[in-house]
Amino acid sequence: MQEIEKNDVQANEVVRYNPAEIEPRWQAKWDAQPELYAAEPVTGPHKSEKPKFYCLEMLPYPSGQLHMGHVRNYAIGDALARFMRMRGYNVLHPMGWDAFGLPAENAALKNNTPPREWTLKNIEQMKVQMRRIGYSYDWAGTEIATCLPEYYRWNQWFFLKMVEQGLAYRRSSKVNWCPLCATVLANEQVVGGCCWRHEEQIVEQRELEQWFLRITKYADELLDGLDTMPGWPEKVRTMQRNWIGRSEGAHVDFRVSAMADTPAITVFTTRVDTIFGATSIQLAPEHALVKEWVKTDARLAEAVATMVAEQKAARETGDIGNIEKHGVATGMKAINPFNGETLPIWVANYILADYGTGAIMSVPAHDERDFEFATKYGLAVKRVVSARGKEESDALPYGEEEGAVLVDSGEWTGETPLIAQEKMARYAEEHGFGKKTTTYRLKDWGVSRQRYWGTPIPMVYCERGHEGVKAGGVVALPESALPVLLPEQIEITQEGGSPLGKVAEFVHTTCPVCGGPARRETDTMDTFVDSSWYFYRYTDARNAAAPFDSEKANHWFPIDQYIGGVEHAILHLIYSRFWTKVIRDLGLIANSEPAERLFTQGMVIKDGAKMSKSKGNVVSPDLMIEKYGADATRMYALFAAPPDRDLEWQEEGVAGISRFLARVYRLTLKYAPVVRRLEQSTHGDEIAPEQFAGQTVEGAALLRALHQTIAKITEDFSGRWHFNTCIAAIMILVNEIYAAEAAMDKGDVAAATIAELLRTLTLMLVPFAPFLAAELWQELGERSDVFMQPWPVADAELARENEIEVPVQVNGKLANVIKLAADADEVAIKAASLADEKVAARLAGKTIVKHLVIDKSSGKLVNLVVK
RNA sequence: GCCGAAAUGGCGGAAUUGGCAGACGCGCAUGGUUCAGGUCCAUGUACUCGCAAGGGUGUGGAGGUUCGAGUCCUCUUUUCGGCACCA
Repeated sequence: MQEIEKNDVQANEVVRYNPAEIEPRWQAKWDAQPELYAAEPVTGPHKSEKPKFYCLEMLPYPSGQLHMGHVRNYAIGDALARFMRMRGYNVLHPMGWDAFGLPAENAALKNNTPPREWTLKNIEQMKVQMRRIGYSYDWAGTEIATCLPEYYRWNQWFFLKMVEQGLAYRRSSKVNWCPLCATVLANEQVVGGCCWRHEEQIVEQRELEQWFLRITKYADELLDGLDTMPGWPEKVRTMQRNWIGRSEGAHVDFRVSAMADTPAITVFTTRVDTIFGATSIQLAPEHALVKEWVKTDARLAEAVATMVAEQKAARETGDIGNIEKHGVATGMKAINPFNGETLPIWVANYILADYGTGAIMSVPAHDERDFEFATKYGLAVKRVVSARGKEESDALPYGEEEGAVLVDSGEWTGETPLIAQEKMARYAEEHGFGKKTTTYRLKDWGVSRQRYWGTPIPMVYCERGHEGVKAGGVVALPESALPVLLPEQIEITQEGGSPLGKVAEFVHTTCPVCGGPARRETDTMDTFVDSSWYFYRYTDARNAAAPFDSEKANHWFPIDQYIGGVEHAILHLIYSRFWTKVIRDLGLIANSEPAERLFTQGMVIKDGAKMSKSKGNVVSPDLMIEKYGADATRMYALFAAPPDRDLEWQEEGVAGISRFLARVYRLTLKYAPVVRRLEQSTHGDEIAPEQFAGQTVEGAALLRALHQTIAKITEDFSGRWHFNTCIAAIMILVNEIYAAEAAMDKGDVAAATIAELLRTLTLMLVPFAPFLAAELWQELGERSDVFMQPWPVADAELARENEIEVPVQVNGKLANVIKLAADADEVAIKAASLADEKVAARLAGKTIVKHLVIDKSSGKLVNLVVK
């Protein structure tokens, strides 16, 4: 690559900052060096001595168009990755493509382009965009596309492992069905009763045979682990806690009276201590017993059918919490095992079949819903918890009271509710009619999808059957049969049923056990399987023999910093935690959680709303880059708001950043000849400290400002990531240098100082504006790669102020600000504050009660309290 | 209903531990530079009274703690996000 040599510019010549010329030139240079951003090896004889830092941004879906949310997400990650590299870390900064999924099939239907072709073309397009922005990814070493067999074969491999471990299983179940996707959705993909991809589409319920992953096996660990993850936002942890929904309680069996052959009704309750207040049993309309009873009771059958329809409709519109409670008495009776009381059994529309046991004991005195229901149907209300014996004057249902104990509860009367819960659950267990139980809202992860563009599930159905497998039974393929390749030539339709089912040569195969005819599973895997473990693959992306090498993964994991949108708080972030625990138990990795720290960035909005095609407020990154340059675009994305907040895109702001970069460019080019001459005279060695000796006042002030800026930015990078204030600090520094321009031109600032200023300024720009930084580094006469330079270190001595400004308050209100020597002691400060004219004017005719001098590291302050 | 986050100029935002509220940028205004400008430079810009010097008010609202509160406490309003007959 040809180096660009420029002659010394005349001081008054106008040099224009032209990112359209600078950026493509550097991009071409960088693209020609595939190893540029590769991490050093972490195994073998040449293994890196540096501490590791795994910086990861969530991998994008290759829609073909990078949007501003991506630009921002990756600008945050890239700033961090570049900073950590300069701080001496061995940085893994990978990128890949979440490349399976429905849009490719929709595009195929629309344009008659095969999904694979469409996807790969989109990847190419987006990669061009990402390279244009100058993100420091190790493309050559890490890039993956989940739709390629080199990747998805490991999905299949993990699936087989899970089948072996009993973690993947097949069962018939009620599932969410999106008619527009023509496929099943996981619970996590249903948002407010609607499809996560089609926000207007109500999700239907269908009964289907599906593959499930037993995520519930890890429910407790997933929940408890949240308490050990301080590096994750509280918001995400709370959302996951709610999603898992652990609820401690008890199962209690109520026998159905006079029906010895009918199984007992098991209810789930979190308040077994209130069981003496139960006045009815309520069953979900779809409870197994109800299904029996409606066979012989037409009136009941009709009422139940209505309720089922109602629940279905309400669930689909997301109004399940608002439907009016009603129910129907079955005429049956159940016996409370604690006191032998006979309770009527009802069917009620507010009981959910898929939570708990689908049956409850109704305690109207202590539960709002039960109370509402009991009032409507005239069922008894019986108080069993009270602080003061029995006072019926309180508002119903009775709430929690300080010091409440059980009343009218047999041998448990007088116990506190918490202790009673323990004792009564134990009693039930000892007498064989119940036990302490934990229930979860989390359900097993349904991973079957009736779509084409996904990972084939590596299972077959043996048609004839063989020993241990009945005809049509399911058989796992051996590892040697992997990958099960997705056929390329296929007709895509949305008529329901898996498109793969129509590909005869795919479907028809032989049973790996008996060699007889077999049919392949034609459903594909949920694409969230792909993204559940991709970050492990990054550590060893070219491995053809295993999903990854454990030694490498163990070196890099956990991810030091994971960055992405909060919209994945439940979906991806819970699935990938689950996957981590599974492969830990398989012995592949040592860590139990994937990421040490998680950062959720805010959305990019425009005119107060999320950018979307339908709202017509989308700002194209390409257009921004064309007008203002990649540096200005990404830097604006970091400057306009702190990264965790929503960011309002204002084009004028991008123009402002562009102006700032132009100011830096002009400043550097103006003094670059001075710096280059100095370099030559010192043969490019480090500038010796003695060259700073005998600083002029102007030079010392500039160095002070410089080192204060270094300290500020370095600190911000280590914790809060308020890049907006980092960038503001650089702007302030540049403004100060410009303010000293006349002094510099007169020769009042040493050449070595100017060199130090400009070189350090350039280094500090690397995380935010890498193209400009590279250009300026070269202009300053440097030949090395600017982004591999060590990050500047703040010198506290140089940063120290020798004069300070001390605000003087009178009764807490600012009277004046006085200037004092930095080492002025309390006596001197007091004297100076009293000597000030403006302060004296405020004190006239008053008595001083207190004279406070506050001295903190952040500064000093005087407050005079007067009467 | 429950949980979480937030509210500061015309706008985005700053004030990290209670200590000069409004950094930095945008916008706007005035002046200058330029053949020209999505150029550049300078100055000003919270509100309010005042010609001015100078004063008063001010961080959604109401109280409180403190020498001192945008920051802490209590209550409250609004906005956004999540969960929601979860027994």
